[in-house]
Amino acid sequence: MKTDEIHGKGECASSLKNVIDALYVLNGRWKLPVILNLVQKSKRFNEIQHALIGISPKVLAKELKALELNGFINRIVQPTTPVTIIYEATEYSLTLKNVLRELDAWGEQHRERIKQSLRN
Amino acid sequence: MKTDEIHGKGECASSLKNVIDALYVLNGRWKLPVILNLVQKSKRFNEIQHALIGISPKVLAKELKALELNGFINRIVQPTTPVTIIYEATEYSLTLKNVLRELDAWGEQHRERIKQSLRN
DNA sequence: GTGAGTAGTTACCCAAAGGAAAGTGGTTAC
DNA sequence: GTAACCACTTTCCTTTGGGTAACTACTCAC
Repeated sequence: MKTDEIHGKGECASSLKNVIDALYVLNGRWKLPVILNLVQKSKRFNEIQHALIGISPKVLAKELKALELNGFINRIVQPTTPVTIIYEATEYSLTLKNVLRELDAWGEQHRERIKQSLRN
Repeated sequence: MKTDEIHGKGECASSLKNVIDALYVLNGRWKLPVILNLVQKSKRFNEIQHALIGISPKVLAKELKALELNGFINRIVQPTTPVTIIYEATEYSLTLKNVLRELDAWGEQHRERIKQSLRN
C-alpha cells in the first residue's frame, strides 16, 4: 500500500469500502427519501405515499419492510378503531442526518447547475 | 404547509426534492465509489477495475460513460504508443467531497454496528 | 347498502442493472 | 509467432426495480 498519494486524511481503500458498505443498505431511489421523510415527521402509509410523489404502494410497502428489518424505522400499530399504523424513524436513522444534510445541499446546488447549463 | 414540525432549519419538502434529485444522478451501486476512487487519484481503466473489486468491465465502461456525460470525470487520451487512457475526476466531483466524507464515516460505523449485532 | 378511506397485497409486466464469459484490435515482450 | 497486456465491446443471461391495476378486509359516514 502506497501512502504517498493525495488523500485528505483517511486511507483510500477503507474509504472506498465504507462507501460501498453504506450504499449496500441505502441502495435504490427511495430508501433515503423515505428515511428523510420519516425523520422529519412520523407518518402513516398514505401520508408517506403522498409525500413521495411517484412511489407506488407496492414499492413503498417493500421499502418500509426493508427499512424496518434494517432498524431504520418502527412500525407502530395504534389500537384505535380502526387501527392506525404509524411509521417512525428510529434513533439509528438519526445517524444519517449528516449524510442527508450533505445530500440535500448537494442536490440543491446540482439542480442549480443543471438549470444554468440548460440556458446555454 | 405547516411549519410547526421538527426540522433543523431547512424546509421539509424541498429537502426531500433535493435528496431525490441528488440520487437521480448518483444512482446505482458504483457511481459514488468510482467518483471517490478517481478523486483520490486519476487512474486507467484496469486500475479502476482492480480497485473496485467486483465490478465487471461492461458495467465499469457504462458507469464511466455516464459519469463523463454528467461532467464528473474526464477521459484523457495520452498520445503515447500505445495510447494511454487516464480517467480523472473533474472539479465538479470535488463538490461531492462532503457527501463522500459523510458516507465514509457512516459506512464505517454502520459496519461496526452490524458486527456488534452479529455477536448477540 | 353505497361510497370513501386505510393499509396494504397480488398478479402481471417491462426495463434497467448487473454478472459471466468470450472476443476484438492494437501493441509489446520474448 | 506466441503470449500477454490494455481498453474495451459483445452476447447472453438472471435479478432487481419499479409501474399499473385490481383486489382484500376493515371501518366509517350517509
